[in-house]
Amino acid sequence: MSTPRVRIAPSPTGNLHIGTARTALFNYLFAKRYGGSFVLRIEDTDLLRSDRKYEADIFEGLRWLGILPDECPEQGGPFAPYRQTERMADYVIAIKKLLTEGTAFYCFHSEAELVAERQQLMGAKRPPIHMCEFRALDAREAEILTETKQDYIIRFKTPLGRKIVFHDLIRGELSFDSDLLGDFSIAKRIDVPLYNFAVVVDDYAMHITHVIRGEDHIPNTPKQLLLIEALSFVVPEYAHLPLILGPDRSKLSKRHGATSIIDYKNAGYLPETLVNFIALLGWSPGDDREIMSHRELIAAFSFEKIQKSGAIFDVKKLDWMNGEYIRAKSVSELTELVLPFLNTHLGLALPNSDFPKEYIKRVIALEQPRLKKLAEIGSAAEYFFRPPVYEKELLRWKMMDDSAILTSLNRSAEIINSIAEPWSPTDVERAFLAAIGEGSKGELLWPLRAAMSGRKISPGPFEILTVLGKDKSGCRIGEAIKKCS
RNA sequence: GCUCCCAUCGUCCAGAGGCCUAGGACACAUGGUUCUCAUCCAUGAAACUCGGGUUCGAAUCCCGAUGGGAGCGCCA
Repeated sequence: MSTPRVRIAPSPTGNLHIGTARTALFNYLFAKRYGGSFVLRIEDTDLLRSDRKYEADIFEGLRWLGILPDECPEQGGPFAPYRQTERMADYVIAIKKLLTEGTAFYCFHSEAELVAERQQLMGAKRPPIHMCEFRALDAREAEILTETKQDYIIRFKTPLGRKIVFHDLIRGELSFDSDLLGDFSIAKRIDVPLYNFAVVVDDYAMHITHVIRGEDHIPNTPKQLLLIEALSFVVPEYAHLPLILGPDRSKLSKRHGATSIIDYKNAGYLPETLVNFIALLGWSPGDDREIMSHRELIAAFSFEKIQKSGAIFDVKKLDWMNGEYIRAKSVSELTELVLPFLNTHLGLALPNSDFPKEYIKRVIALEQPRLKKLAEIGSAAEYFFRPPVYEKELLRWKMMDDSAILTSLNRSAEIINSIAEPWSPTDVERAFLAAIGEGSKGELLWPLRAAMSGRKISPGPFEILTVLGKDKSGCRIGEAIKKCS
């Protein structure tokens, strides 16, 4: 195979959401697998809705995921420009060619007429397509009419009785009847191209070899094939990916999480998680591997392994996988990643003189096996940075009465005082275990841990004690004793 | 309504005619470790949509039904 050139062509009318990100990833994996080029092209001919802020979001999302394009508006490339609005000359040439060759024509029906026609056809159980009588109009006459009538559009003169067949890399042979396509629109004006026409021109101009896109584009393909033929362009290979579905099995929409990829970043997901998880949505390496690096994904990628049916985005599994990636990080790495979230939650600028980097790292090491999302660190670790606030009842283990709790806490205070500094977790554990002997661990340990953390759920008391140190631990026991007295 | 696509545990995937008593992962349940939780370990429950063919043999091939999805713009 010659080196492939693939592209994603999002319109900057919305954020980079999961669906687009998955399409981008598969294009990226395929390009990297065969040493090809991954192009980002911006489809911004819809001037009213396109917005540069969305273009920036798309680019930022790709950067964060680590699947940056080789060619794009930001970086340029050998087939610039990469924005449709900057390629107008090409469209004009192509439209003029179709018009003079008689494969395109001017249509003077009003929008209202078209709507009425569609309704009537559907009512009559006929396919709702527009077979336009203006297709027969003499080209010169039509040209003159455009000067007087403002309301016109340029359509493709769809050939009748044609069977359009193409091979899809994922689905095999797909076939369509040209009679069911209608005379579809290709431009509003000679210099205002519409989607199906513009992509064909763009893909040819950029030497795109493989069009890898969502399954929702299958019905567009026969139209594009007809245009490619009329313009004598080269036909690319096609691969239509299954859709990513929401929990209700419908196409992922704003309603269920078609939110920006950046939202996942803000929620504390790791980019490795997203890439790995999205890759496994509709694809597998063919064996039981699940946790896979960028490199492994690239090496294992192939179209034959892509599923044909849609896949539901399961957040529970995403959370599990994120936990796996979090646990695989070194404590230093994780600390850097988690620091912004911690600071946002606490309103502090850590590390500082009270809480140096070393202290924070010890906290993170304790929380690491418990974290599913980085953003959880704030509430999970708050008690390491300020005294906990809790109800007295939290100190009660099973059926202990107040005096028993008091005895237990005083006992802990004594033990804490008796341990020589500097503390190590094993020293602390040994001291407590020796003191407990054959007695109940819970009676001593539960009130202790509650006093330290102020939480029902937390890491073990010995670890917390060691991180907090003798002074802070002593203070917290003192506070707990006050509550019970 | 018309066209097209799809169909294995609740979810994501494995399965390319005999290796299937259908495998893995998430989630779920139970047990072990444990003061609590998480991690970790073990165990369990859980699926080939249905009906016809083809074949000695079908989850796998063919046809049909059913179900789900997508598209049908002067959006992309």
